[in-house]
Amino acid sequence: MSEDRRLLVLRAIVQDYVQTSEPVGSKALVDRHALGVSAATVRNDMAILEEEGLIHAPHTSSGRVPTDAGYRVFVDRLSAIKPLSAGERRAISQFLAGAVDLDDVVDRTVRLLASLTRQVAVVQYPSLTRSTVRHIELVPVGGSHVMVVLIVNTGRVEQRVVDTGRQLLTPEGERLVTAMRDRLNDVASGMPFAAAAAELRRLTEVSDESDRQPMAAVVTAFEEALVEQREERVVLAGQANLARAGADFSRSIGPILEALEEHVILLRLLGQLGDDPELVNVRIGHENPVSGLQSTSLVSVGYGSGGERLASLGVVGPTRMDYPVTMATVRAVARYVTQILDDNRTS
Amino acid sequence: MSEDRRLLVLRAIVQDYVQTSEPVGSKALVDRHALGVSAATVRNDMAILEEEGLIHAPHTSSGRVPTDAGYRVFVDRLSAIKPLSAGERRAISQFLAGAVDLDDVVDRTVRLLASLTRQVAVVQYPSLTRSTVRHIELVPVGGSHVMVVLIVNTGRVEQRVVDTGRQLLTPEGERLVTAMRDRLNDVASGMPFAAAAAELRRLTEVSDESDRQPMAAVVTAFEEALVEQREERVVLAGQANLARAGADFSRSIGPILEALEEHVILLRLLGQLGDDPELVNVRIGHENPVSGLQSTSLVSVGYGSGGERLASLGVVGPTRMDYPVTMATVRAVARYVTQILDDNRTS
DNA sequence: CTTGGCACTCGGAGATTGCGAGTGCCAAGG
DNA sequence: CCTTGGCACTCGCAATCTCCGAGTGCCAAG
Repeated sequence: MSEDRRLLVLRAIVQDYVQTSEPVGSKALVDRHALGVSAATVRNDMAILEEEGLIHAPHTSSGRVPTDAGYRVFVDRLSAIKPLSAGERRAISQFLAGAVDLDDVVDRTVRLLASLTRQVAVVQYPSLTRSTVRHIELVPVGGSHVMVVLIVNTGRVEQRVVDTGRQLLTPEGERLVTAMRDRLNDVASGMPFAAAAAELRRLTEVSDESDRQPMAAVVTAFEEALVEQREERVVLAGQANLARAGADFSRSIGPILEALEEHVILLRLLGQLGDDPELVNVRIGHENPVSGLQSTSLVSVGYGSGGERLASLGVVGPTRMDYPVTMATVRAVARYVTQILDDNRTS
Repeated sequence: MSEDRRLLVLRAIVQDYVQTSEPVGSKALVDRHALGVSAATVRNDMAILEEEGLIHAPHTSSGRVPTDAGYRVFVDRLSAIKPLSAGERRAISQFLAGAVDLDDVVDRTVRLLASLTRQVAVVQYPSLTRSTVRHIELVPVGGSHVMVVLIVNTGRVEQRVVDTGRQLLTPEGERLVTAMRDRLNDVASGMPFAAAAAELRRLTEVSDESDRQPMAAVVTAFEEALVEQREERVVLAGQANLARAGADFSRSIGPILEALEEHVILLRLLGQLGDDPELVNVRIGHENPVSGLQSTSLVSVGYGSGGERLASLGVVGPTRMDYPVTMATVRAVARYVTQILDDNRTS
């Protein structure tokens, strides 16, 4: 059946092009792959593939290169995620296991991902929205200010200084702080973050008249931490890999670096995931809404402690990338990170 | 006097080359600068400057380009740091004032520096070593583990989980935690970090037999935070600016990006400052020990709350940069950051 | 539908040329 | 002794040209 063979030809083209980074011609194809047909036949197939928009000839008389649509078909129908070797898995797990806290986990993850895939790695911090409150601490600083420290089940710590409008260095002030701390923790400990915020807000409204104002200030800080853009942070590594693969990018790498510095936009991209949290997401070339990244592909997947998807991680690389291997690596790293966060949660 | 004019010629060459990025010839020089002598005279001077190794002709018959040594003379003897306009100062101060916590201060600083100088900005986190302890908090998590949260006078917060080897969820355990917390804070609050570590270590040795082990675990965490490499963190921004100035780098920008990803090495560089904390440090081209950065210059300066130098910040750019403006910008940003940290300290 | 054959197309590498900015040197003038 | 105009010379660079061959599209035969 002709359709089947055409797809085999497409797969061969993708594989060869990924490996050699040069347009692949009919002759080279039949040499390197046992297709069982002649070069002329392959040429006919390639003509049809080109009509379908899956491949493209850079110049009138040169080999073919996959289009974004061609890669899409390859990823969806012509390849399987290639499992990692036991050694690779062990290396990942050991490297991540050495982390001392959340910052370190994220830092190690992004570096690991960059060096394994030789591409730009992107890791989003676990979101507060889906996390739960482990503990709230109040530390008086200066006369009437207090530092609110939020400790989250993922190991993340947020802090913020607020003015309570009350003198806190007196014995009475200390009692106030202690009372607030106890009340906050009684209410919020173990609660999902968003629910805790709502609950605490209600609490301020039924407070004694005297305590209402300091309490409201603290709760406001709490809410701010929830909505603030800093909540959504992203860390990159491996930008140097862009330079190594420089020839792959039509333009220079400048616009790509610029796009990667727009963390807000990156986060929006990472947030647009499919429904299945386990599924690896691939966005190829022009499928990408960000103009600077339309010569790149983004391979991403959600990760998160305890079955809930807290955030995403992935890599950005040339559309001409080894998708099966990259997808496998990204997925494996996400799984191990999830595992580490689970361990931390119970420790 | 001949020597004087030669230096004027050098200065003119540097200025023109920085502006046009093309080798500058004798004719162009006398046109653009009122040197009061003819092109031939300038040519004689240039020949001497070349003998002295301060300028260099890329090709037998082309204009001259400053060497690293030439830039060095320019920076040391031929230029003054150009003060920023009031508007620029106001912009810096307003942008930094919006920061909500230390992470945000650092993040804003590095982005600001990158966009002001259009170069790669580098900001080191304030070191723990020179900071003082504001508060130590212990939060029980899980059966026998406790999270040690260190709050530092710069606003920085470090956390770490340790196993106390004691069941803490009992009333007795809670008393133990409370007692330890009080004792830790009594001793360490307000102390410089290193001194506090030593003091606490001694404290564990005179503890009751029963409390010694949990206390030692906590103090160990404290000490670890002090020595750990994570203590020394550095944040970058503006890598895209490298691509914009791409033509300035002999090689591609790949090696530079790679060098910048070696945070440990960057930190060592930033650490090698002159004695005067107020002085802007410039390391030009090959003066730089890191091979990947020998086509760049590093302009750095220390910053720090309350007169003590806590850390450094700076920019990395092509040796062909506008030193007076860059130096002014780096210094101004460092001053405002210092100011912000001072404000935080007292708030 | 497949295959070998064949004329044709272009991109890219390499060689060639001409131009002009810029130099070094020299001899004359302050 | 320094400065200056003049002048021959040097190369890098860009533009032009040529040539080569991989690869194509199409056709007619199997």
